[in-house]
Parts: sequence; structure tokens; C-alpha cells
Amino acid sequence: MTIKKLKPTESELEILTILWNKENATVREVHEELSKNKDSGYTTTLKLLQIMFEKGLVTRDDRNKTHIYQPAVTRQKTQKQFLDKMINTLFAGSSTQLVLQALGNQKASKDELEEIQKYLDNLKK
Amino acid sequence: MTIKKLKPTESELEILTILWNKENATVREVHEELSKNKDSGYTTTLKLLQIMFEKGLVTRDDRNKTHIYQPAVTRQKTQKQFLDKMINTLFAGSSTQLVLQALGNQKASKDELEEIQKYLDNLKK
DNA sequence: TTGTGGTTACGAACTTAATCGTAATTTAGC
DNA sequence: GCTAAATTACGATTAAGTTCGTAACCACAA
Repeated sequence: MTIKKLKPTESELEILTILWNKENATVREVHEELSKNKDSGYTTTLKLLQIMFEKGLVTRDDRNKTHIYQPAVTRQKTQKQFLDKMINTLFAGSSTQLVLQALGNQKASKDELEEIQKYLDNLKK
Repeated sequence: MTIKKLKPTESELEILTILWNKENATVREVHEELSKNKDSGYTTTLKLLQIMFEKGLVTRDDRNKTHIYQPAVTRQKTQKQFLDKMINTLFAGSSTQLVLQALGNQKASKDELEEIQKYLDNLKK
């Protein structure tokens, strides 16, 4: 098994998030979206996408002049990847600790709390 | 309010974890502990601690030749800092999403699940 | 006093990520 | 075909983090 362990950088995560939401996008589209939060040049976005392509984080359709990019990793897997890492480095390997901390910090609505409880009930079986 | 927003780096987190566990430690002690996981030189550890001191991540008692370092940020605050960041960048601001994902990934024991449920019951009030 | 071991201080090299400027390429319209 | 506009390709620069080598310093023992 030659599974590559590629951890997206901060900037790459921003771009992946955009791609996850849009399914696929051109460099320009990604750049427009990015520009809402920060202002860096167009070629910067382009370069990042090219690097991500080399790393295998995205695929692209380059049959036309304007390439179309797609995420090559799923949101779920990436979330898991970062969660696991965080649990190990900051929570001594205890996901429970992380959950408690997360619940304590941010206040969720009653509905959300009940959703979580339902989920827990299922897990207990 | 001049609160510094200092985000520990990967290496700094490792060191902070050691300091949190030991309460305080000399460079050598930190280095011994670090060496269990990776092998870098003694002066590397020293340098990192010095940088962390400049950043205000640790304090130190330098009355004696051998300095004694202490964490200047709490484990809890740091956990929160990283959790919040992660919730925003990867979970669209939804802590609930993060919790569900964390529960799904790692399997917690029945006891732990019940602990979480109890906690939820309290929150709902 | 001298030297030895352990410590801190400091600068430099190396790596990775992010940014941008410029050249080359492609396509569409004239 | 030729030009203009947009795109891709690519190299160079900057910044941050990590690592290490070497010098300076200090305490203690012989």
C-alpha cells in the first residue's frame, strides 16, 4: 500500500473548502472566492492549485485552455485526518476529551444537543 | 486590549505538552523527553525554548545557571484556540459537526459515551 | 590555577510555504 | 492571418520554522 500522507497546508485548506462547496471550479472562480477573505494575486492562486495538483490534492480537466479543478480528497477524510492529529497532539489521544472541550466552548442549540444525544444512543448499541 | 494571538507551532506544541505534564523542566529534561519521539540535537531544543520565551509562550527562572522553564499558556486555552480554529476552517463554524465527526471516528467506550451524555443533559438546562 | 563538563547564546544554513512578476501559450474576434 | 485578452508556466523572492555548529560562560574538582 502506497498511501500518500499529504497534509494540506493552511492555504490549501482554504482552496479545498471552496472546491468542496462548488464541486469544481476554474482558477478564476477559486480566486474570486478567495479574494473575499484575503487579497493575494491571481497567479498566487494559480500556483497553489498547480502545487496541489502535483501533490494529488486536486485533479483537473485540462482539455481546454481554462483548466477545471476538482478536489481529489473528500471533506470527511480531511476532517478526520486533522481531528486525529489534533486528538493525538493536544488531547493525549482521548477523543472524549476533545468532545467535552468542544461542547463546553461553543454553545450549541438545544436541537443540536439532542441530535448529538440521539447519535450517542445509537453508538451505545 | 493588547492580547497577543500567538499560535504555537508544531514543535512548540510538543514542548508545551511536556511542560504541562511536568509543571516545569530544564532544557535537558525537555530534551530527554523529546528524544523519545524524534532525534534532534540538544541545542535545537534549547533554541526552541528560547524562542518560545521571547514569544511569551513560556516563562523561565534564570537565577541559576541552569534555567527552569514553565508554560505561560494553559493547556485548556491552547486546546480551545486550536479547536476554534479548526471548527472555523474545516467545519464551517459548526462545533456540532466536529463533535459528530469525532464521535464517529474514534470509538469511545460505553462509559465515556455516558459521560458525554450526562454532560449534555447538564448543558440542556 | 587550570581544565573539564555542562550550560546558554548566537548566527547561519536549510526547508517549506506563500507570493508575485514576467514570459509563453491559447483562443476568439476582426 | 493577426492582435488582444485571458490563461498557464515558471523562476525568483520573501517569510517562517527548524536545525545545528561554534563560541562564550560558569561551576567545580584536581
